Amino acid sequence: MATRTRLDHQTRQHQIVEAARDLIANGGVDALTIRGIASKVGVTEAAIYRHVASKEEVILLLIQEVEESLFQAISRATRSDRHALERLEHMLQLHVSYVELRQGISFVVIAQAAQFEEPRVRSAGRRLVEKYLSLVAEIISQGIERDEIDRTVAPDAAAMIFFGMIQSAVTRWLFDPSTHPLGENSVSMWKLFRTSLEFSDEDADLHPSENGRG
Amino acid sequence: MATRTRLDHQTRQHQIVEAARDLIANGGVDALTIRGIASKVGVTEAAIYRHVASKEEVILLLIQEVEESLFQAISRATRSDRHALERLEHMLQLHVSYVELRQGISFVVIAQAAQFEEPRVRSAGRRLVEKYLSLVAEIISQGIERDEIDRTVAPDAAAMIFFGMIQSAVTRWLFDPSTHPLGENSVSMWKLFRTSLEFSDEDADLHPSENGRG
DNA sequence: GCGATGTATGTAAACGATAACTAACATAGA
DNA sequence: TCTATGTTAGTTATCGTTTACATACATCGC
Repeated sequence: MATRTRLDHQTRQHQIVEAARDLIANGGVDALTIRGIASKVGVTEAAIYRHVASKEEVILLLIQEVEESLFQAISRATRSDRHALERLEHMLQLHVSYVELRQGISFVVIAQAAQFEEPRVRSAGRRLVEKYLSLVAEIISQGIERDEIDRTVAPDAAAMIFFGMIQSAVTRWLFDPSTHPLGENSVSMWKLFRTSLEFSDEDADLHPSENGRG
Repeated sequence: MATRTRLDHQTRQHQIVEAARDLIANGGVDALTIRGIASKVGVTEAAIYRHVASKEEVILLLIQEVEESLFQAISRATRSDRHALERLEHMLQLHVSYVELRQGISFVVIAQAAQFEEPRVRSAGRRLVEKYLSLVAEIISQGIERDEIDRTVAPDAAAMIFFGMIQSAVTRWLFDPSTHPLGENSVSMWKLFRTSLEFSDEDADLHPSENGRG
């Protein structure tokens, strides 16, 4: 192979995970095979096992990669100091862009893991979902403290609805991306959902300075 | 085999579909095999093919069975003549009970189908999801006509959020049924979501007889 | 500078398990 | 006798994984 420079373990492993992502995105979980990975990376199957212990490890690495890149993608929204509702809206938009960019693997992987037999994969998936829900719930709690969100809102329930909006948008989008654009659907859902987070007018006297913060 | 009375085609086919449902519920989609079905039904694999052309047909029959039983289960809520919000609440509750009774297969099957390669399975899944969304959107539209739901609500977006609430509740419940009971989570989400469907007080003068119907 | 050596990385070729499915044949009941 | 329904025993394909062997490269004693 001529003058190929040596690749270190980590680089190869990264290629493997990326190939795994590609396979799932194009053919579903069934398409994730060691053979397929080897073919995409350009080596034999046995070579894959030099960098990865088993197929299970590939899946675990993939979930980890999804977790890191997803939270990286939405971090711009979460660490902002703006109004809680703006943060959520921005987060939703970034999340949706991420899913589009990554061809839907973000939650597809997780949904599959939910009913996977291997306990490690299962708990990795659960951890990711719980971490995501906690992040959303935390933003909502902060919004309540700052009088930006109605204090009768239950943060956990709101976080689950937020999560569900993404799930339903992605589900439909996976069936037919052209007729169910992720962006449009998520925007219209958000427009509706945010009304349940905003103050209702009955409470108007309880938070006279809603827009007078900062 | 002694004095077993003859079973007709349809009965055997029904047993096969039921076995398929059982297998998926207990071990995920990977656990759905002809061998497994044969073992559960109590015949050899070859016998299965007397009643079913292929594994694909089993999946199609299963989706059809899910569709029929699900809509049957929620029909009590949909055909009622009560307030739209009550119908939706009842529907959510019936749907959740159905999922619990059937061990989560209702939407798991569909989510998997979303990324399945076989086009027939795929479109069967899509049809089911679209039918469900239409039903919810229709209830909401009727609610708007009857001045039971705020007329600024977009029925399609609301239906998708409704669908998403179930998806997120089921996802979490599949990970850990004991810590994330379907019923409680769906109730708290509904309590929040319904506030976005109800009239906000700014519109109070536009619908003076909200509770004076019938 | 140079050869020996060890380690990282690759290959070819298989292994055993399991999958969907089929062909040839048996039998019971209308 | 015909048809529906079953069985036994395969076929073919693919899976994850392993074994035995090859080779490039960095390092180290000299």
